[in-house]
Amino acid sequence: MASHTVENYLKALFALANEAGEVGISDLSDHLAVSKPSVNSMAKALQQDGFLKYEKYKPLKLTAKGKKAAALVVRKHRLTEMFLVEQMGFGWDEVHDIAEQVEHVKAPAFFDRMDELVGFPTVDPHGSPIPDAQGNVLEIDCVKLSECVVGERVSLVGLSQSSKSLLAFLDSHGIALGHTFDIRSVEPFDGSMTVVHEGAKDQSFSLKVCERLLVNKEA
Amino acid sequence: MASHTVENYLKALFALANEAGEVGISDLSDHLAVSKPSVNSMAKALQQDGFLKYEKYKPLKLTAKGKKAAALVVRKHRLTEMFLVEQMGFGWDEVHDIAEQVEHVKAPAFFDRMDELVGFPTVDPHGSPIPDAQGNVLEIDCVKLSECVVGERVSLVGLSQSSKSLLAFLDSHGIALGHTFDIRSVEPFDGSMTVVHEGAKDQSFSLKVCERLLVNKEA
DNA sequence: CTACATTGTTAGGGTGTTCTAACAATGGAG
DNA sequence: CTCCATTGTTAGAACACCCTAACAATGTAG
Repeated sequence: MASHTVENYLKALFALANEAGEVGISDLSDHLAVSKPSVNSMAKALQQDGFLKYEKYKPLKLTAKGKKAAALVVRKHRLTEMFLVEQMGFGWDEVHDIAEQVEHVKAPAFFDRMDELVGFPTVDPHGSPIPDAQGNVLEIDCVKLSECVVGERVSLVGLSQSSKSLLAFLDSHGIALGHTFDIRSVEPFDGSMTVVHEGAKDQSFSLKVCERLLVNKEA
Repeated sequence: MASHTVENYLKALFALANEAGEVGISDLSDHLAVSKPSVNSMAKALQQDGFLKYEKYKPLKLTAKGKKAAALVVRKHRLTEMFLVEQMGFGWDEVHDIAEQVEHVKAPAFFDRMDELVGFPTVDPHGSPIPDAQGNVLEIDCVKLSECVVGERVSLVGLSQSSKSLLAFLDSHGIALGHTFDIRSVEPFDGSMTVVHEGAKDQSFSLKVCERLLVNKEA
């Protein structure tokens, strides 16, 4: 079994991978708050264990084995978040830090039981997909709110890079997953948007917010 | 916060402490499956951090700080066991290994919520007391079944050194915490006992079993 | 194409935790 | 009191993970 540290590297690799599945040493260094030489030597170790492909001066690329291992860590994280919200009554803004710890528990039965108790969910409390037990990740069909145009009606299906402060912002505005928005206007100057939230109140969001909201265009 | 490893040393120290609160290096070495030199150097480190008192060739002794830290780890372990049984439907024979992992999670809110959800229990699923949030441990008033005599009626309140095989034995004989036993006879040759279980069926237990069952004499 | 900023690598070292081999102290049996 | 088994200690090394300082490669702007 992979160590706590290795699991964190895999998770970061998974999160940072672009379409090509490539990640730079510096990206990992920033994301994990670890020096570049540390990442460099860990990269060699991970390659040794078959988790990734590494060539000098080339970006890192997870192997199939690495992708699966990473997805399974993400699975543990997201199942935990779901369990914390659904069974333990935590708020969606409280669960990330706890799950960050719990995800390293080595006890498959523990996570299997969570999965069962929350009804085999496919997404976590922030709308991110939960990889299945084989490490397959379901693609979610969505776009950023910032890419939508006036007149469209969309529903919130997820968040990109959800942070505590983003979640607090959404909470304070009464926004939750599944809510609908009618796009009323887009400000050309700063990209901010005015929308009708749940067919009721008007709200205005900055571009920064709109870039973090993942939505589904309604038929 | 103490590392995973340090928490395990503290827990072992706590479990092995006799009335005098003293533990030998070899005891720890056996209990943790770690070499004596390793224990020796860890002992120095733990003393450095104020968790215990250590003098060359003398037994180890937890300080007040050490006792409290140890009790809080035990608290996390036993709360977890309780939660696993009460809220997640695990059997009392399955929870130890999982709790062994979960106890190292650094997230006070997680354990506080468990505590709440299982109704602030004072003992775990095996009858062992759960230290409170300040690290105080409630003494449980009980004796070994092996120390009881013919004619007494006792009820099972806990186990000493519960192991998977002991729990399996108890399960297979339909025995659970709270059950009553009337002591019918004690075999002088091997110390085995014949009892009436729950006022119904006769059962015979070896001395080894009787030494592991902690009971309360009924009025 | 050169110059520079960015990115990546090497070398060397530190901490935490573990080990084995060898040796020293302790305490109980005769 | 001596001997021996047990128990504890020292020395020396390993592994995983982290760091800083210094240097090398890369790729982009001019």
